Amino acid sequence: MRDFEVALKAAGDPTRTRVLKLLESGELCVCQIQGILGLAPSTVSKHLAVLKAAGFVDDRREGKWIYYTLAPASRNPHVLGVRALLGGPLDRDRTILGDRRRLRALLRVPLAEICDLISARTLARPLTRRPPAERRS
Amino acid sequence: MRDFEVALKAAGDPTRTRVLKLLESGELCVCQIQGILGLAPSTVSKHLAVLKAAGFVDDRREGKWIYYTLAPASRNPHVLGVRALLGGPLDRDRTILGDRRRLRALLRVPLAEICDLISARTLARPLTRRPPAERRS
DNA sequence: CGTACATTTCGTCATCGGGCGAAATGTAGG
DNA sequence: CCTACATTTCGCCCGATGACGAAATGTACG
Repeated sequence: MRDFEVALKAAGDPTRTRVLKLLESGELCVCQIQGILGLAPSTVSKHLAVLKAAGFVDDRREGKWIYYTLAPASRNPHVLGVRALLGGPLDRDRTILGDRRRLRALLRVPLAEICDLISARTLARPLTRRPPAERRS
Repeated sequence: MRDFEVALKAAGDPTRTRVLKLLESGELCVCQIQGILGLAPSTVSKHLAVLKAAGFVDDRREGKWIYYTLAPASRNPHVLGVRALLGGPLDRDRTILGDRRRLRALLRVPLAEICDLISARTLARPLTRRPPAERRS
């Protein structure tokens, strides 16, 4: 049951769902993912660690960059099934489509220049917030 | 994406996973579920409300009792897929098997007597705790 | 070596989520 | 009506989680 919980909680966070959908296009390095999500590098790293611990992704170091990819096989028996769920109505989701569009643009930029773009906040756009102004005071 | 998140978070909690697996045996009233989970009625009610809001279950009132059942159809397009995940390795899970065993015993008890049994804590056995934290008793 | 840079780890903060008990709600039966 | 009882709602506590920035790590390159 623990594996089931871990798999569903890993994929059930909207940010991590976006990452999994991004990785369907092939392996990406952290800074590319960060550029699309528009989050702090430490935050992105943590999400990737959660996905890795759950068995969704593998990482691979290449020089300064670390590439993440969807794990072709997982020791968590539930991961495969959860991955299958990602192929449904999610492919028509606005955020997912926007991420894919920005990914296409980003893939045209040489890797070495991406992090400069990130700091300029050119491509990053935050996830549409659910309660836009509902803050308690 | 919201529907996806809601569905995975609803099913990803171990207590709610147990409830979903219990309901595979057919509809159950709250006090029966409570008897198996060994949790406070308010807690059970809240979990059922989450499952209902996510589109996993329907409820039906009959006299004093409220019966919950797996929803034959859901407005949440992801629920069906998540439900399919419950049929995997989870059927060999110790907790799930124990729940089923206690359910069989419980189904032999007349509904009117169940709540007395509950208060006597005869059947209830808590989910094996991950950190055996100190609870007041 | 030392610098530059991508990534992770750590510490902190605010919010979320699950647990409970008490009170409210709703229904059957006297 | 009033009581009994199943269930839900509410308020609270506390541990888990996601966000960030700062510091640590690891790698390439001069």
